Parts: sequence; C-alpha cells; structure tokens
Amino acid sequence: MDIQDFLQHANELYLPQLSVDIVIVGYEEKELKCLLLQIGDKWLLPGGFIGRDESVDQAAVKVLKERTGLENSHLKFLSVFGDANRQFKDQWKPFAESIGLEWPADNWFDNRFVTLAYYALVNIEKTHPQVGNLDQAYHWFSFDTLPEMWLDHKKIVLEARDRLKQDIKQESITYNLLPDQFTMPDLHQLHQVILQEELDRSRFQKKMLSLSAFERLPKIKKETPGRNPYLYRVKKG
Amino acid sequence: MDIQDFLQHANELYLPQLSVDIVIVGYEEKELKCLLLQIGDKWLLPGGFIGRDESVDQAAVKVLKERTGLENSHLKFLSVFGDANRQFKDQWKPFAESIGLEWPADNWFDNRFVTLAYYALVNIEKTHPQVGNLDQAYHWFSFDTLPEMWLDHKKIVLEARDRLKQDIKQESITYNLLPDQFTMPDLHQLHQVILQEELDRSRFQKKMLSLSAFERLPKIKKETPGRNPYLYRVKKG
DNA sequence: ACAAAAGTGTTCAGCCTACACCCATGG
DNA sequence: CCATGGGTGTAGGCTGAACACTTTTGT
Repeated sequence: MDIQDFLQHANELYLPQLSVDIVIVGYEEKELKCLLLQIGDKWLLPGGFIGRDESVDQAAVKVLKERTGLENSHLKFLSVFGDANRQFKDQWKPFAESIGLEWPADNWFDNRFVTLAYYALVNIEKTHPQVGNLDQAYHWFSFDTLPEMWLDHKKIVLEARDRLKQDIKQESITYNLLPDQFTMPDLHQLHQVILQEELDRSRFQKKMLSLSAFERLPKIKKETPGRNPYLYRVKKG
Repeated sequence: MDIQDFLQHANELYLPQLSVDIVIVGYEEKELKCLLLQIGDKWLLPGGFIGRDESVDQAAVKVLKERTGLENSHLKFLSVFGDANRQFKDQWKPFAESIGLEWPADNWFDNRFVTLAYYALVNIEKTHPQVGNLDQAYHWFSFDTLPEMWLDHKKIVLEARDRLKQDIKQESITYNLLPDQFTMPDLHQLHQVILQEELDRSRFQKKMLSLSAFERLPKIKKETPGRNPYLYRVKKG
C-alpha cells in the first residue's frame, strides 16, 4: 500500500490516535543495542497501528514481524505514553515536503497519538530488519550513544532499558539476546552489561548452574589463551 | 451533562475508543476490598475517558477524583487491555432499554474500547464515592467474593491484586491503605492479607523498624487484653 | 615457563528463620 | 493469677560476598 492510499484508508483500518511502538533490543560486541529507523534527520522507534479487528498484543506481534521477520521473540508490554500534546506534526510535515510527498492538512499522522510501548529481546544475528514505506534507513544503536529522536521516543527507549534491568533479576530470560549456544563467560558478560555493574565470576557461574536451566555441551576451542569454556544451551521444558 | 448530550459530544471531547479504568483498592475489616459500580445486574470498574487536551495520567487522576474525591492517593498505571472484540454493546443496550433511555445505534459506548487500567491504594475511611450518571450503586467488594462483572473487568481486578502482591515486596507504600496512625500489628496484618501468607511477627516488626521509615508515637489504649501497642506514622521527608 | 582465562573451593559475615522470653493489660 | 497479645532477644542455618586455588590454553 502506498502512502496516499494509507492516508485515505487508515481511519477505516486502524484504531484512531493509538499506536504501538516496539523497543527492539539486541546484544552485539558486548553492548546492548536498539533498532531504530530514520525519518528525516532524526530517528524513531519501529511502530505501527492496531487493526480494528486485532488485539493490541496481536498488533505488537505483527509490527515486530514486519520489521524484523521474527515471530517467537520475548515480547512484552512496557508502558503507555500519553502526554497531552503528543503529536508529530512538526516532524512529519517538513519531512514529507522534503521528499516531495503530498501531505494533506489534518491527516492521520498529524493527530495526537497515545502509544502502547512494547519491548522485545532478539538475537541480532537472526534479525532481518525491513525498512518501511517512509523510513529511509535502520541502524542498531548502542543505548549509550542514542541519536536525536522524535519527541518522547528516547524516553521510551530508556524506560525499556530500565525495565530490562529490573526483569533480569527475576526471570533470567536473556537467552534471546545470545545465540542458541553460549558460554558462561558470554552470559556473565551479558548480565554485567545489562545490570551495569561487575558481578563476581565465581558466584555468577554457581548461581546460573544451580538454576539447572542449562544443558552443558562439549567445550569449544578458543583463539585466545586460557582454558576452553563449555558451551551451554537452554534446557527444553 | 446528561446522557444524550454526552453521546452527542463525546467524540469531540474525548479520544475515541480509549478508556481509563481504575482498580480502587482499600482495606477494611482485615480484608482487601475493591470499589465497584453497578450497572444493570452486573458490576464494573470506575472509569472514564481521556480528554483531547489531557494526558492519560491526568485523565486517571481526574477519574479517581470524580469517583472518590481523593487527590493524593497512590495511583499507578497497571496495564493495557485490548482484546480484539472488547466492546460492551451487549451490556449497554439491554440496560439502556431497561431504564427507558434512548439508545441510538452505533453510539459512543458501543464501540470497541482499548482500556488503560490503573490501580489506586486508598483509605476507605477518607473516600467518598460518587455514583455517576449511569451507575446505580457502588460497593466495596472483598477480592475473594467478587460479583459478576463486565467482560474482562474481573481479570483487570485480579491483575491489580497480583501487582499489589509484587509491589509490596519492593516499595512498602501500603500506608495509604491504613489510617495515618497505625500500630505494628495493623501493618503486620495488612501485609499478611496482601501477601496471602503468614509472616513471622518478630521478624516483621524488626524489618519494618529497620527501614526507619516510621515515627513512633505514644501507645494507645486497647479494649482487649494484652499489652498496649505503640502507634506509628510515616516519617516526613 | 608464563600469563591469561575458565572452572571450582573455601572462608567469613550477615541476614533470615524459628522460636523463646519478657512485659503489659483485661477478666 | 492467668490468658492474651505486644515487644524484644537469641541460637542455628542458609545464602551471598570476597578471594584463593586449580586447570587449561596460546605464546
């Protein structure tokens, strides 16, 4: 569907003034990263709208799949963002003009939107991002060096980061961020990055093993000096 | 504003297909209770809509104030409920007819709604519930004996109860549920009711005091046998 | 042989647990 | 004076923190 069609029919297809945005989190080169899209000279979260015959959760799953091709990631509701003046008029119009789009007054995108934010943990290797109709590029940004973003999108990203920090203490569902097979040092590193603090190596290993949630596989061969670590994978149900 | 006016103007005043519902939680007679409104022969959560120039959080504050007169309660966002077929047509129409209301087809209330659920902790003593235009009665229900409720409203209530159980372990902001001044046995009882488990009396007391979040006041005189307990209140600043 | 990395042990302190004990009060 | 309920103390156990030790590898 092209843009003009979308602007004409969006109101019939989707719930008005409601959007879904997803903070897609990955882990690469010992950094937590977040998938963003570029429109104009600023960046924003991958997002979409809620079909009139679609639940909010289904919409989130749909958006994630459209953008990354992924279907079974760890996808959870984050929070609602509903400031009174939350609208993107000032961002859309100049952009539309810059690429020569006809941009009718009072169109779908210029409304105030309440957004339902989700966050997803994904394996960057397995992710195949798609640019949409409007966004020109995608990029994985480190949480420490986020670019200029639309309105409150940076706030949403940082809230997701905080949430991840909370959640990892209870459920250890961080495996999505790693390959299927990983070593304890990998997992250790990941937890340290998420929690932004050093964790005692010995204690961490014992704690993880005591969960008996992992299955030990043969050792792997490293290139670097030092003992070869075991591989692990998550035990099946 | 009467109902007919509301039906005519709601679309100009409020964000469409979005509602705010609040699980208002109180504590009375050693039970957790929840404020519900009656419409027809079933019960539902106090709720409202989001003004077009109002943030979602402001709307929640407004609804809570309208219904209870309270302004500074512990009010937090709970979650979003957005099932695809979440609409109340089958509830509204028979009710409207039963009280002789003119109920136009495809009116505001018959739409599908996505609801943003909040929960509030209040002191029942200080609460002065108001019945609205449509609801005929209000009542504080124990969480253990909830009545028949509209669609997913019971699910929302139970999710709030679970959330409370989670939250009390981290922040101990349960004081709103008690009078300004309370005894340790009171607080002990409250925590046991929320967590649905017995807590060692001795340990509980030491833990609470070690937080040094309370100020000890003179003892009170009881009617029953046994030592007189101290009163406490939350320390300021 | 040595440094570096991974796996495993050991010790100690602190906190949680389960009571026991002491106080105050009404009947 | 005794039952009841509130406040405080104490011995044992478990867990987490800090660090030491051992094994394996590349250089």
